[in-house]
Amino acid sequence: MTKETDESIMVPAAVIKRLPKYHRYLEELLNEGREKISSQQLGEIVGVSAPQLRQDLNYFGNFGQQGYGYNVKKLYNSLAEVMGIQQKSNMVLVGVGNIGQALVNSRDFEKRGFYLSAIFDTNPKLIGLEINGLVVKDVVELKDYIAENDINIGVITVPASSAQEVANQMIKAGIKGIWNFSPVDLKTPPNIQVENEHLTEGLLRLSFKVKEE
Amino acid sequence: MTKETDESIMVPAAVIKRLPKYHRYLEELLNEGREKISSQQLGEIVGVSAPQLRQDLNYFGNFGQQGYGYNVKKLYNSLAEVMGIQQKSNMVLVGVGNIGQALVNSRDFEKRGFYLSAIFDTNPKLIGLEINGLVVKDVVELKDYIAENDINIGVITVPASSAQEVANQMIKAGIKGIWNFSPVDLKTPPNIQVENEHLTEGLLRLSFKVKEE
DNA sequence: TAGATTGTTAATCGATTAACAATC
DNA sequence: TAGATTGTTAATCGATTAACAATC
Repeated sequence: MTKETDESIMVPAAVIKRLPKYHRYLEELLNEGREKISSQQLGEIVGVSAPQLRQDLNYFGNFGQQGYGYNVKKLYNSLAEVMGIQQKSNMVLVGVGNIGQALVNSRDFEKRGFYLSAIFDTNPKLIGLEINGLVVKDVVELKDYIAENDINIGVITVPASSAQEVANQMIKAGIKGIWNFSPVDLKTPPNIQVENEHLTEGLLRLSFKVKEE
Repeated sequence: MTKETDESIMVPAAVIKRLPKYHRYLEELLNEGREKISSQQLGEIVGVSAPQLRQDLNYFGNFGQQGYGYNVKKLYNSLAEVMGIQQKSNMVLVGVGNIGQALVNSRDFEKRGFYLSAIFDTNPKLIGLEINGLVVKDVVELKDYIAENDINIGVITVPASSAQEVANQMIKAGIKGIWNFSPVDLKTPPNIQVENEHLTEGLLRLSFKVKEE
């Protein structure tokens, strides 16, 4: 038994955090028609050191070529695959309040392959309403909908008080990941992935930094 | 000349990131009527180790008492002061689109002392419109408004293509911090603080983690 | 006073950077 | 081939954890 018990070496959280940024800048470069780039150059653009960039990339494969650098298109596609952008994934959203509606209306993520399949709320005044092509469903239908429609990501945009309950239902119905906008740290089993958007925390950090100056 | 050139030791970014979370959980404890808590107990609730919590807090002062622990109310207030929540601060928001409107409507941050003073857009259809008590102003008035109204934080919720330009204007007018929702890394002088809410990056990280499972 | 728990120094761990051999 | 730049190992740096003396 070698030490290769796991399929792959665990990727540090710090590396995962940087991946979307690499992807975003590569997209820009691609749109500018750039063909090749060195770790030195890309690092400067993104704001990381060249060795760090190479280290990060090499967690996922050898995307470069000695003496040449990286092919922008190839690297962009490789990162997209690493992040699971290639295969489209379906999401549900619960909580059609301010942020919920903003997400439903913008649907910025659809061009990245994340489709909003259905939206839910408990408010009778909202249920039945159509927002940007989606009819608000009653949250009592949530579990069945997830189970029957190949949904793997749930978006939570409800008030803090009901976020955990919504998460529980999503998990029971078989969701794999939760994109959480409620100012709550959800309790979830280890096989469920959670990404928090705690907006107010961002503002408090900003305030601290401004004050510190 | 001692090594105490700086007023205080630089606080690591990792510590700053955790502060709002401490604050949030202390608020909960306060609401539950909790009077005292040990670093051990608070650490468990927040999800950090007890020594780490003590280390973090001691960047800002000695808030505890040996043999006793921390007084919840006192610690809560101390952290609020550290983060600059005590003195109220005024903000402007530019970009009354989906997320912009959501922020204007919710104004969750007002109970933390962050007041939205004015909102701006370039769209003639939006200018003059009233949203949750605030009339949308023309962005040409932005600079003068900031300069004349003791504004120290600017919120950017415009499309990526105009984010840098808006930031430039804010900075010229004397803003201290930028809360940026545009998927762009703003170029700013070192005395300007920036906090990014790159929502799509969060979704991509989530996708990666789901795929990795 | 004895027990508890902080504040703080020292040890460990992990992540970043430097260096360079491999190789296109 | 010579020059360039990757992939990767080793060195450094910073952040977390352990340990314990200080003290309430």
